[in-house]
Amino acid sequence: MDSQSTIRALAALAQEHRLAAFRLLVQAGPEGMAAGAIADALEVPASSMSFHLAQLAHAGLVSQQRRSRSIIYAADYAVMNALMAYLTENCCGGASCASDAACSPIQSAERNVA
Amino acid sequence: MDSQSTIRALAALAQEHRLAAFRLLVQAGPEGMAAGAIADALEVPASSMSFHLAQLAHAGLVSQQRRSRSIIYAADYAVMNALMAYLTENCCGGASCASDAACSPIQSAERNVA
DNA sequence: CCGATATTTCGATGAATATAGAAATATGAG
DNA sequence: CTCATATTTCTATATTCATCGAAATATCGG
Repeated sequence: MDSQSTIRALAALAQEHRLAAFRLLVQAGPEGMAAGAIADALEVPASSMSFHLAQLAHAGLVSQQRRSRSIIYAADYAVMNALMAYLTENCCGGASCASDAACSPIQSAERNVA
Repeated sequence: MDSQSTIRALAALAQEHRLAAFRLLVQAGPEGMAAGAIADALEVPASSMSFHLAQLAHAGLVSQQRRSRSIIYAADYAVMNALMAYLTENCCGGASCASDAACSPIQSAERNVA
């Protein structure tokens, strides 16, 4: 994952309706959801939702697949995991930051925000 | 972590110079770096970098601390981990998506992008 | 083919964001 | 107190983004 595609993915998620749509798809699982169902659930006009779904797809965060008259969207977890990996890459310059329990992407977020 | 703070964090990272600065701080570790050093490393004017660092700080992704004439910035890993947790929350509706090896935030990104 | 359904593309408008020089603020040294 | 250093705030401009109705495209049933 390079800088440009990372920015595209982050920008895609940094918007109210797109973040909501993505989370909805994450919860929907591999089955996915039709574009119309997503628009209905989030109470966003179809044309607006289409605009946002296109950006999520362009960023690779969701896949689209036509099924009859509907287009089914589904979350792609791999891209999001790649995102996280890119952000924490070469953490602490490779030094032993495990002592601080800071670099591990697995730990829960309990540290104080200074 | 709620929707608004998540969007703020994602938007903060979705910009070339801010993403580069954050990654630089992640690699710098707990020691952090002075604002001027970051601006020099990324070849961005000081006033522009200050604008970007303020946004990262407002999103909680970095902390700032004055040390003599310098202001030292350091990455806060907890917020980023909280970010990832929020995105994958209630994945697959809680069903057994482990069979698909899709929901785990730990796995490496090797699945095909459909 | 024709009508109904599902979704996308187009187009215009208003809002938010990035940029960088100049001026202002804060700290330390002599 | 004064000068030098480090960073931020101010200000203006150019670019990008979100919105949503209307029209266009694609698919299915009869």
